[in-house]
Amino acid sequence: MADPVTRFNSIVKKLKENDQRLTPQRLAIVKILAHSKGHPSVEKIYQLLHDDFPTMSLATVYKTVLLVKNIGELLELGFSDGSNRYDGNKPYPHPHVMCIKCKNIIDLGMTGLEDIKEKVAAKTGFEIMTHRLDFFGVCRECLNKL
Amino acid sequence: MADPVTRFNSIVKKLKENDQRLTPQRLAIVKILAHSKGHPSVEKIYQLLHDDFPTMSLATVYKTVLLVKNIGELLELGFSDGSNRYDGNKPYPHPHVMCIKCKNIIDLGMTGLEDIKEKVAAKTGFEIMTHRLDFFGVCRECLNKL
DNA sequence: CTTCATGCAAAACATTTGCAGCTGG
DNA sequence: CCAGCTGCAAATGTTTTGCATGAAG
Repeated sequence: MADPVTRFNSIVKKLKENDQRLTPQRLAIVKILAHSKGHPSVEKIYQLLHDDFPTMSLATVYKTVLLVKNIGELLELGFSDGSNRYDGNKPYPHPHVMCIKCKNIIDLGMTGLEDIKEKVAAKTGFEIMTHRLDFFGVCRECLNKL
Repeated sequence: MADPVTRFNSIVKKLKENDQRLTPQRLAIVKILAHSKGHPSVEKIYQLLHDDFPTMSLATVYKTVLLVKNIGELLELGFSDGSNRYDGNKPYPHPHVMCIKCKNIIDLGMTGLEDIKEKVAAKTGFEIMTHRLDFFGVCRECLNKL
């Protein structure tokens, strides 16, 4: 896991470079994205900030998340049920494992997919831009609760 | 690619075993799912059937797709933009390549992920149920149009 | 015949948009 | 200051649900 403080600074820097305003709301959202503990959803970010920003709207979270995604500092993980989860700590493609019970998502330290990417490109004629590898199962904690 | 006729028969058989009625609408939807050319969306299936079933509703397609998914004969592919695409031809996890321009999805003949699954389970303590591997890029046809 | 599927419309849900007022730089 | 962000509410797009009618078995 990258250092959340370093990641926070990187994202803030990128926002400045793109002439974006650093509002308290944005900084608070970026702080959560930089950490991305458990890979939060928009709703989760909204809940986490509700104490500090009681009047903040969901729309602001949506807009900020979209902004950070568009400057390339946020990885979006969409799932079949329509839910989206975010990773601003490691905003590049990397494998994940999701618990289908508690919905927690953890990173996997794995490499080797870059090689496969070349093979896929050669085989299909595609120009490959990005990829996604996820595993789904039940985590140890949830297994113990059964 | 599995033979669409064989797949159609397999899905129909499974529906019978689950005491589901074989209505003309269901059979027509299952026929498309069994082929899954380009990995259709619900909307696409609806459009394809509109000539033969002018009064069929989207709700029926949604319900049938859910039904076939729940009996384990359909692979659902959800994406970050909220769209869902389906594969009833090979209803088990397998890698895909999607063109981000024309949205076409093709299968990749690739194995070896089962081994990785074991490693992930050992490393994380998860009981892994399923997985997903997708590549995103631009296909040869769309590259030529640029 | 009886039960369940269909098709319509309404509801539910997540996300986006429009805009008046506020605020960061 | 004032461009552009916020927060509210309304709009949007997709998927689900309720229910009367109709068809499968």
